[in-house]
Amino acid sequence: MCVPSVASSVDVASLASRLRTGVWRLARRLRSEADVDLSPTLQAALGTLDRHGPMTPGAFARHEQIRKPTATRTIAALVERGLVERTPDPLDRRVSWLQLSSQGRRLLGRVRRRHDAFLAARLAALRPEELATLERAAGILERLTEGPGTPSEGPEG
Amino acid sequence: MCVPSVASSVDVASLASRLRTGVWRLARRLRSEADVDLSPTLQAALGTLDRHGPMTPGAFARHEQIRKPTATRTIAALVERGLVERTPDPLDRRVSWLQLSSQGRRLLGRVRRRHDAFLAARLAALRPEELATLERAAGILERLTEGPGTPSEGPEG
DNA sequence: GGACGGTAGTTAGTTCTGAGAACTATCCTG
DNA sequence: CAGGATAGTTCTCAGAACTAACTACCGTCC
Repeated sequence: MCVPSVASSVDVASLASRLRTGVWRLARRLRSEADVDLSPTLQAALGTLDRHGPMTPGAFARHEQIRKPTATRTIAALVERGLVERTPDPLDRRVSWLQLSSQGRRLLGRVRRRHDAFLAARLAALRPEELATLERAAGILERLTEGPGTPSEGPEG
Repeated sequence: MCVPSVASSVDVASLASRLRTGVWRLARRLRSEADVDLSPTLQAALGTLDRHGPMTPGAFARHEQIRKPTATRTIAALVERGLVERTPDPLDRRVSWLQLSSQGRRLLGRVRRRHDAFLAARLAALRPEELATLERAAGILERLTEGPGTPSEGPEG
């Protein structure tokens, strides 16, 4: 692999714009495809709550790597639609526990089927290994912004 | 590896979400590091106009895969800041041609240098293999989004 | 048991980016 | 010239992210 000594900073910059362009387009695309009356963000949130079990708003924020106010809003939207239920914690009354309602589970199932159709129709080229690459890339990106001088709330995580 | 079958698509939504927030945060970080008062979208637009030469608003919209109203606003913001100049087309008075002003070029240059500096520092901490992952991810995203069917308004071009 | 510092969440307000509908101006065609 | 297509613009709305400032609560310590 003849280490590309990071020096090639020009490539680096264009890499950043390529990623930005690609990611942005994908996000827009998914949004326009998502007619399930649930935005991609909410779909993702639903998926997170489904996969990673009941969690508190704070845990949710950390998991999604968003700030607490954003988590509040997202959760509120889901609860408002009856897709997520919150149960107060009997021991710590500051927190509550979030989990999918049965309605949320049903909708999530529908979304998944729909999305699979979308993938089949348009993105058939996305092989599991490519998905894995994207996953890894997401992780790397997240680490990339964490470094010194993270502008906010860093120490909490 | 050996990823379980069609990683069900909400994963794709979640993945897209993670990528989006990751890229967005990186972009904002770059913005603050570069000490340039230009949103990520505007920076990208500037780059597009620089790389792909003078173009009309419509061409710009198609290139960025955004709708015309969004293009209008983006362009207006750049023109307002004196970073882009518009020249009327002498033959077709509906259209105009957009290109960077010298000020825009200077600013873009500065932005690029600072981004390079920041990214070089950050990416130096990555292993070559991780860099390669990012490269590959960018490629996958490009393939994914440039292909079939701009979601709507497609037939126009 | 009451003051206190820290943690969890929420509210308020701002910014950025996108979309659709309806409109104007212009071009082209018959 | 009438009628339709094309290019852009304006207006209005929505989603999602952020920060700052707040409330409510916990645990501790005197």
